[in-house]
Amino acid sequence: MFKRVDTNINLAAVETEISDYWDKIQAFQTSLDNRKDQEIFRFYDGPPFPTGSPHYGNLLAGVIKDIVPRYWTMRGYYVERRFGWDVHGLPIEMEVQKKLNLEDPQQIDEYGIDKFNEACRTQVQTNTENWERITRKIGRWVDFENDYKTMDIDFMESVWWVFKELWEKDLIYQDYKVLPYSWAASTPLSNFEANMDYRDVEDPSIYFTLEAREDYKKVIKGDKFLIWTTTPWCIPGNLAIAIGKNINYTRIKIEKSIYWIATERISELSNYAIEVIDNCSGLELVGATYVPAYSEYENLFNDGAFRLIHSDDTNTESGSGLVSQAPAYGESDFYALKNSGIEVIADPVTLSGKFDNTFSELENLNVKDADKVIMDQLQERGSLFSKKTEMHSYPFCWRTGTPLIYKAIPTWFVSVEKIRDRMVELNKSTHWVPGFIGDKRFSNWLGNARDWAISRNRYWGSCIPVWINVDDPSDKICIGSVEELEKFTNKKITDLHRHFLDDLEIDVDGKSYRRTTEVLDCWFESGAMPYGQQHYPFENQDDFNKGFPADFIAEGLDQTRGWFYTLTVLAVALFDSVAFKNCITTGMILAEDGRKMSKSLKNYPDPEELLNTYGGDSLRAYLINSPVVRGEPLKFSEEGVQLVTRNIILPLWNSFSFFSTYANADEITFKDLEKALPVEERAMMDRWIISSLQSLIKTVNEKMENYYLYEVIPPLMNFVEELTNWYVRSNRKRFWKEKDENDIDKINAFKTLHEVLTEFTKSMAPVLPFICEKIYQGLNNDENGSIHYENYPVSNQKLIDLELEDDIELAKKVIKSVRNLRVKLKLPNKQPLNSVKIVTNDKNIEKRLLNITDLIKNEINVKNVNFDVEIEEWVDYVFKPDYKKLGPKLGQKIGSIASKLKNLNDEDSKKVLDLKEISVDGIKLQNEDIEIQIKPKEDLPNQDIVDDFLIYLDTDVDEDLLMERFSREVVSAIQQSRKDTGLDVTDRIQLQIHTKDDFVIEAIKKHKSYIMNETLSLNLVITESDGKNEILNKKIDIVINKLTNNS
RNA sequence: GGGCCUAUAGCUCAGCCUGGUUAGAGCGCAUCCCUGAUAAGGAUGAGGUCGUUAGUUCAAAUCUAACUAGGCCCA
Repeated sequence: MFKRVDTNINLAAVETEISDYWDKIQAFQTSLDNRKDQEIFRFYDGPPFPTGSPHYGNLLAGVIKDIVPRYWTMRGYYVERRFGWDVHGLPIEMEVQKKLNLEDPQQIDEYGIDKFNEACRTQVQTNTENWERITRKIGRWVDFENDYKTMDIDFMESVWWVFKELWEKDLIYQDYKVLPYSWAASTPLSNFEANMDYRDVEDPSIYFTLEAREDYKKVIKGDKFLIWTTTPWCIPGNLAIAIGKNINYTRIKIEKSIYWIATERISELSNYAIEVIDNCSGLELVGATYVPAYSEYENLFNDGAFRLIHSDDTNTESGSGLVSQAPAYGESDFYALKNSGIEVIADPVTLSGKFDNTFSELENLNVKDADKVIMDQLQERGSLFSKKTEMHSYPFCWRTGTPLIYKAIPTWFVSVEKIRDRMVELNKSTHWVPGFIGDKRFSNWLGNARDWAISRNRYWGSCIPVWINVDDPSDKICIGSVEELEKFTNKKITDLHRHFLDDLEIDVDGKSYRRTTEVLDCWFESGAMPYGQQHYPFENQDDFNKGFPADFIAEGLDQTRGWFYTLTVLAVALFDSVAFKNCITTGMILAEDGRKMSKSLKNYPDPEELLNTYGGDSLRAYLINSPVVRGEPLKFSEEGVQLVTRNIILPLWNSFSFFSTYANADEITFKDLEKALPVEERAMMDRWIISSLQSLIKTVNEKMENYYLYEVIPPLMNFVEELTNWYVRSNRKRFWKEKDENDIDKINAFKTLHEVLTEFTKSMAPVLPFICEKIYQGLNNDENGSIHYENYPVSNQKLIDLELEDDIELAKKVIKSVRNLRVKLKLPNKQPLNSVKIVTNDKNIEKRLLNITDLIKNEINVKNVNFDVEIEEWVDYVFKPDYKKLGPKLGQKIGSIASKLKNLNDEDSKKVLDLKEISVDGIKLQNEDIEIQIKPKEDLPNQDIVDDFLIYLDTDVDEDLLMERFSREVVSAIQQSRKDTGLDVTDRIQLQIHTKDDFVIEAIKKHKSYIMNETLSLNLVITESDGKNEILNKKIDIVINKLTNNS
């Protein structure tokens, strides 16, 4: 017996119930255990930061990372799913700093790195609860117990192994990098942080001059190079002047001095009397030398400093076309000098943003305070040309509120440029969804990759495992494992965080080595995740080898520069391999207004509340059917989630609850279902829905195998529509037929619906795991079973009957057309009609329609479907060239041919139809070059064209038909009244009808058994008294009484 | 400034790869119908310079180029 389920369903409550059931039977673990010995399908989980609650982007990634592994598990693979946490790095440190009220690194040092790091460790653990709860609500099966965290010693040791591999391949080096720097916090910041607080401020804007050191081409010793800057404090660190080699410069005279300025910028000097003396291209100036404003770095002249160099970044949009270059304080300055072959750097500013003792006049001055002093000094020396102030947008430290500066910081790099071409090459073998991400965006990014800065001057992270000789910085030792470190130090190592390593010195041959203080950027760890999560190569070598590269990963578009990149760099560097074979990239999720989701704006619904309302399945289906799975942005709308619920989940549930209601009412058992005939011998609609399902399964497998998730939902949705609106609706009567001896057709119908629901929910299970499980439980007796242990359906070609599918499509067209006519004619479907005539001389169409006349008759309530072959009496022909065939042949002539064809006389029309060819303008046209359409001869309201045939609806309604209509109206009224009085579908009733109308009495007598059958009336009494109510303008009252005994 | 993506109905999006003469769907709106599985369903209608311009072609929403606007990433 099948349990009867409630038609109304509270999705969120059912999902909770299912989750609990899964817990009870340990469904996830069992689904894994079942596949333990099968082939491995390797999935990598991109680790999120455990800060705050997961947002929709995380949920989306979670959904995709659930659907694909569920699918492949059902396909018979072993798919381990370990959750990953990216727990190191700034976001966590920031949270902890806030909590402990520590403003900057100095305060952290004072507080103690050990206490700080341990606070970070604790913080990480408190944050993960939200994630587990919400992950459960979206139905994602992922292993939280056996998760990996980037702070685990095993993970960190693998990171060291990775680092050392790179070290030995000579892919690691140290250099300076110019970074946003907060002197108040004495720390470099990430670009992201630097962008957090831009303010409009007033800064000095000055022109100053530097004098030519000696004659050089058109430059004469003592000429003044006119330079513009808004950061006077950088002038002491100036080591070069940048110009543009393609920019023109002019040598001018103002009063007694000679200046050089970009020709285009002379307008800047409109207040002066100018005498133009000479000009030349920037190229000719490159190499000229000058005398620095301050003499303290004079010795660097011999190393190449104080020369005019070219920089691509020089422009003539502002300033003078000559730019002061201080390589320690500007990234572009740094690279401009490097590109000119000048390897010097001068940085007189300390980590706290004050001048050191290099310049006695500036010592201990904060850089911003030094601006004024420096300008005064330039003034005294006569090298300040002009001075004003200017408003501009300038970055501030988001924590301390002090201005940021840019400053060269010693940094560790990976030589990505060395393996760049190989990365591009190998990436071609990865299957990207959507394709353009891989071919274009990611490929371009790889092709332009720059060396990768991997060190951070922070605390909570994997340490850079390099120990440096205290007396000789060029002598370094790289450590690649715990064991190695233990050997060098003779100490037991239990943890690899800074506070465990900072004091560990290594002594070799009387030389002492101390660890470089930086930690690794957490992105480096994310890229090392394939090795870290398995503690490779220290453990699990076999397992690792079987599953590398990963079969599948998925993340958002933003990860092209992030995780996708770091995975690729490290895999190519270590193994000359890609890290993943298939990658789904999702677009960004925006708020409904098209802006970014913002907590402060509250422009999006809270994820958890939304899940509580609509359930995880709804959110899953909504996300997976949206543009985000094609890498495009999605404007998230709660209404969209609701729509998916209404269009997929509820109809699916309804078709199941229909099954359960009537199977239960009819006491159908599994045994009964076994009596069903083989599919080939079942009713046409049974064969049709099964064929459609098999076709669907074929498509879905093709799409899923190629990770085209966005092409999966539309056909699935379409099938739900076929199932509920065509199969169930048009076959309802077969299900609620009274029990009798010969009810094999009913059993067939139940069996078909049972089979279809079973197979369909299986194919839908990866996408909608909850509702499919719920339905599966209702369709099966399997205690402790789960739909997710099943094998994924494979299409059975034998059951696919494409001709039948086409025939039903044809029937649908006819039915729609007649419904349309009925609407226009105001002949409701309840009114039976005698016939519909199909006018066609195409034997094939006739044959096809003959197969489906019963369906058509039932759906549109007509007694007969007739055929008329005399099509010419009904229609005229319209001829059009087949543009696709004739276009290339005829070229421009096609226009005139088209108009000639339009106006063919009857004789010529006949020629086309009979002879299959005709000459127009001397051009012979074959019948197949011409599209023949038909249009009705007469404009009648009860006829319509479908494809190549005409439909004519007989609209005559005689008294018999009207009585039949009346009986249907009566049934409808009784049903409504049953519903209103709250009767169950299976309740039997006693029916009384009060009327004096002869028509009514006759109609009811005539259709008595129909009325009683439809309404489960066990007896019918007609009382001849005036009714107060009306049906079709006839006075009639209906009284129903529930009979206590159901049978 | 660079790379990539997007632009089609009031809204959300198909169609574009592979050019073919009536550009589709859903939501919303209006009118109507059906219903004892359905918090439903169906039909009809109004609603489109297919972002702009130029080009290729017999033919362009579709291919090409430029431009405009928006997004993501980078500088």
